[in-house]
Amino acid sequence: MATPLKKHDVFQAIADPTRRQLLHVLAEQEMPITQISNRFPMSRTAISKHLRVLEEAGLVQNRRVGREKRYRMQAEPLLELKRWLSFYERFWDNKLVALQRFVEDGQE
Amino acid sequence: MATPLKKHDVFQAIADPTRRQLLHVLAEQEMPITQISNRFPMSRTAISKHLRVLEEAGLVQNRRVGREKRYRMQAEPLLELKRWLSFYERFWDNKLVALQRFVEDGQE
DNA sequence: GCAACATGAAACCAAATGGTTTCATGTTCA
DNA sequence: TGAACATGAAACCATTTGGTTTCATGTTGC
Repeated sequence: MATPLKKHDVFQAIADPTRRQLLHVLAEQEMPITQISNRFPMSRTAISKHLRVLEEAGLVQNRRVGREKRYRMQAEPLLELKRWLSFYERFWDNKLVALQRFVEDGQE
Repeated sequence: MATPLKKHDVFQAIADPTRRQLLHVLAEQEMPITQISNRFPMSRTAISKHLRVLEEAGLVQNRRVGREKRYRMQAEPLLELKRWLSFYERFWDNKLVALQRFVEDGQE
């Protein structure tokens, strides 16, 4: 059990604007897919595919309730994004970076 | 002057692992493309395309120095990501979310 | 001036992506 | 039981993506 080998990761999952909207909607409340797709200008099948991508990234879960399947957001995988971002925090609004560039620009 | 209509945004730009590596490399120091592509297992042309995507997203800048063009990271656009992420902070490690789910699960 | 170097641009390609439509399957409840 | 509903799966399609190779252009410095 070495590589996770998930087909889609968090970075890919949130790259698409429709999927970001989906995430936003499912953050507030769980919802069956038919109800979800009423809010989007595309077919239920298209939404279904987007949901699968989000699921593969761990950003969405579902549970069966009667004949419907309710989807909800799962926020934890976003922590990976947060961690990735934290590396770059020192690069914005940072005096050291300005200094570094000043030095580089003076090199020739 | 309505829509920015940039072909690539930050979310797309960081979706690709190669581009994330590029960003990481160019965060530490500026570098001409030939030197950059020596660090990657693909052609200089491929790197060139990735750099263009990063540039369109505003994540990379360049300046001419003699016959070479040195690339460097520009971190500011990542703030959009940070802002986007901040909306979801209340969803991880949050008692309220647990309560919400408890209520939902009890509904039938 | 010109060889060597650094880069850009174009044509091409396979695979992935984001949609569609159509059909199949399972569930509910009157 | 069977009609209506909720979903999933499959086939298909156009465009985008991520790579290649080949060729063109501009710059440097002996």
